[in-house]
Amino acid sequence: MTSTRPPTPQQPSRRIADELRRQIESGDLRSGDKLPSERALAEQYGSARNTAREAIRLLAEQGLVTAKHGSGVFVREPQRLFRFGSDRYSLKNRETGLTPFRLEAKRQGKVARIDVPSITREKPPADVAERLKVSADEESVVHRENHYFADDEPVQIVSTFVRWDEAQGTLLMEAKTGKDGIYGRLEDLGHVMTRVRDEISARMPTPEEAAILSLLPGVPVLEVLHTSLDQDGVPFEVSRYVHRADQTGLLYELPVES
Amino acid sequence: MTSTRPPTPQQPSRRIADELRRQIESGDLRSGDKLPSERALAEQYGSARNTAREAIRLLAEQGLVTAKHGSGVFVREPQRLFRFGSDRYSLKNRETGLTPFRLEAKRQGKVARIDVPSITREKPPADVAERLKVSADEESVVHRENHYFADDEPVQIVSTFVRWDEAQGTLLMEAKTGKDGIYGRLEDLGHVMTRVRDEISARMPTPEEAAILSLLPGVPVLEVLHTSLDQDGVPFEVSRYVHRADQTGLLYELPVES
DNA sequence: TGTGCCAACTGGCTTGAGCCACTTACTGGC
DNA sequence: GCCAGTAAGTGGCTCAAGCCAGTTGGCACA
Repeated sequence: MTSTRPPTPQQPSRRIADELRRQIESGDLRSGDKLPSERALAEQYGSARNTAREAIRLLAEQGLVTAKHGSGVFVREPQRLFRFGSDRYSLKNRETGLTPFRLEAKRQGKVARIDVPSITREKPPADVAERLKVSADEESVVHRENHYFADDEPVQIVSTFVRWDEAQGTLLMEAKTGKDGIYGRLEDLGHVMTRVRDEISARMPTPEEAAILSLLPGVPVLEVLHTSLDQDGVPFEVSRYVHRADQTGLLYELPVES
Repeated sequence: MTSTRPPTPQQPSRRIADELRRQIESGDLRSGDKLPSERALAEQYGSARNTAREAIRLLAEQGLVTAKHGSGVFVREPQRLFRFGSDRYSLKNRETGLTPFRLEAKRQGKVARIDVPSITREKPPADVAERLKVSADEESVVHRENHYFADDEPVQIVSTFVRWDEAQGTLLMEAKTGKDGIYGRLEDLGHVMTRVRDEISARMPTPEEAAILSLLPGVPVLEVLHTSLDQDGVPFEVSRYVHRADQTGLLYELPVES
């Protein structure tokens, strides 16, 4: 069982990064501790400041440290995850009168805020059109954009799509959608959420997403493309969730189908 | 509705990156196309080679381009996702005699290979111990490490943990676990998989993971901490899946619980 | 016709220098 | 005692230059 363990990397930047990583993992450097300055590291390892800087970039990319301009580079606190359970779709949660996000926030003792930057009639993206079974060439959907905050920290961006022909003239076109949110209104239209399909992927954020979510460099996003199916198996709502991955996790608990 | 759109970034590296990104998104540069060389970009934009290089790094971090040493920088092909459905746990798949991974690979017309680098008795990590309800201070588990390949491309790393007191002396300690894999053997021990709990997160890979999965810079990993519960609600197996996010997605389809 | 070599090009990485913006702590004046 | 101003320290970013390593294609030679 020979494990591949390169003894000492030949590249100075890797060597510095590895040494710092070792100190972090061994506990010599603890969460919140300040690393030596770039200039100090460079001198200590006999290399240029740019090389020490590159080493820190490698660690930041890995999410181990975070730099604060003018102040220093610090070992990142392991983030507590804001967890979204599969039961967020559960009907019994309706009794609380809270939307899934507000419920989850309350569970974790945080204050939820939801911004609605835009509600517009649009041509749907191809993947949404396919799942909602509408035309991608017409303005066949209403796109509701939402930004979610917990304790004023941005947590997720959600784009919700419903059919224009159904949403037209209803509260689905308004920022305030009334009791039980959009799912309440969709139920009024005869769609009872019966099954859900969540397609999950991870990637690096676009610059826009990084800005909205205040993402530090090296933090990926979790993307969930969610489809709601009604009692007849008809898809009636598709949402794209973009979560910051350093603070968010997903939890799915489900029965094994025989 | 004033959208925050900085017209032209002040930093040269961002400016070059944004211009290239625009060309990629507009289709001027297509998948597989070669970008101008670092030296050419530098001259074209009147900046230093390092600055052009930084611009390319920004794009690579975002997963838009990939550099080939000695050859050039190319627009990355959008990867087709190797999708793992929640039905991978379904009992009916047993009839095929294939393990979930082999089944998924076959579905996508790929050849599956599974390496088993190690099977060892160990102290479990804290999160595994908590979910398997065993002591984290003793060598209470057997750790099976697996590397999965599809068409010889590394796809995922899996660490499976089962109780040592159950695995001792069984095929669970061997590379070849017999019919239906480890779930077959665990069923022999009286554990019928009845519910599963998948905890999903995303992060940047460790250097080891990047090496095993041949990950390009800027590609995150999807981590799934999976717990199998038997007919009595007893957790009998915990696995940590590490997927490369550029080629892997997860699919969960589930009924909404009333 | 083939083949092996080599030059030119590519990205990978480092150096050492400089300027800027932000943070912090100290210090002097009120 | 307070507060404004300042100097020193920090990371952010760029420049210009150089050497190395991998790739490619053409050219000379067999």
